[in-house]
Amino acid sequence: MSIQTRRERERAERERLIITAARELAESEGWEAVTTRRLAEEIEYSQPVLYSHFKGKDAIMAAVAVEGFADLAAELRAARTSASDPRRALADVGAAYAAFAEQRPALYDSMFTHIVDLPFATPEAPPALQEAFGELREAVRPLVRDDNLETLTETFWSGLHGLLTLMRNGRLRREDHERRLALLLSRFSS
Amino acid sequence: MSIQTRRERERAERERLIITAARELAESEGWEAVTTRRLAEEIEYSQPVLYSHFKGKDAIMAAVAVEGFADLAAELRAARTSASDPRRALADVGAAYAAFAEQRPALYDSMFTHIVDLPFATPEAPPALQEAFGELREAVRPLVRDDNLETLTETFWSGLHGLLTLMRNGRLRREDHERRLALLLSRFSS
DNA sequence: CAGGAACGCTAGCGGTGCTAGAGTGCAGTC
DNA sequence: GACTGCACTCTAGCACCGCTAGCGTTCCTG
Repeated sequence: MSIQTRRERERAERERLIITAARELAESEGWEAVTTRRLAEEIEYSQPVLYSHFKGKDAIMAAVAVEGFADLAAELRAARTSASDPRRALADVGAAYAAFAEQRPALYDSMFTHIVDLPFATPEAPPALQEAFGELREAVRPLVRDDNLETLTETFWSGLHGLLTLMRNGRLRREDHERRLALLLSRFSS
Repeated sequence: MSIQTRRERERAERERLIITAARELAESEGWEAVTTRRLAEEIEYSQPVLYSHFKGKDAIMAAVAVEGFADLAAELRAARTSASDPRRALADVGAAYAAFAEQRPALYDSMFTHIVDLPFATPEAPPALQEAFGELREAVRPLVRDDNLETLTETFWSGLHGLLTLMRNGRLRREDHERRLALLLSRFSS
């Protein structure tokens, strides 16, 4: 029994190792640098080992994305709860979201851009994911008397997402980012 | 002289053929199906021919994207100019933008998601691209007394872009699309 | 009609994600 | 304590990718 559990533990540790290596490699050199060969070398095992843990490269990316959601949720929560008033809270949450996307573009992509087979807008979505969206919702809630909080949050989130992805891919001038962000906030905190 | 021009004309035709084939293949089967081998087969030439016209696959995608901008500009213009009043015009333009993104997802991606080395938010941007953005701007113009039309248009555009990309990648429930779009419009036509 | 350049082809390079099957070492059994 | 069998990891290789060197043909030019 003890041997069995030790093996399972070691397996779990190696799985963490894979996810961490993939994440670090993606963040430092982009997802195009994360190849199965490179990843295998990084964890000091051969390629097929990856496939005993994950169905394929996409599944590894999905696992990294889930980690990302947990991080994002934590940062949004910190921003929201440390703000002095609700209006300020929404602004801070928006800024925190933007900072996350700017500082970890590869991680952000795995969460929101890449096609990854994770359940999203359903109850089966990973808890971390629901938590992150929940933080946005709670930041929006105090500022609207609208009865459709969910839709409003989704639309606000889309605005943030659009701003960041378009800017990062060179479609929007970087200099005006703050102005656009402020404008978005003003349109959603009435 | 005549032979020279005939050759140039034939070359130009073949270049159009490549772009068209790439576009059709992408729209019908997605960009991942557009490989240089497949594309070569489609145009009935060998692979290296592609490289005598374009620097690489990215350049072909960029050419397709430019075509897409022309199409989008035309559709936005039609929506804008046939509307009865400015408020309606913005709604129609938003709907036309959404329809474009929904019906030609691969084309849309080459224009707004893929990293493609085209100049965007500068005067050197391809005319079709500036025209498309211009249509958005003209739709927004009559509805705001704001002095910063450019920033406002960019932010509205980002909202649209965010809604569509998040929905298409499964991050937003499709059923609520109309409601989100209406909400976005209401927030930008005050 | 001969010479030469322009052009498109075949073949191949180094990479990708992924997998079959061989080989090794450890666990449990007598 | 030796043996057997299984779990596990590795090597090697598949089919594909974007891209290119260099050969062979074709067609224009003088």
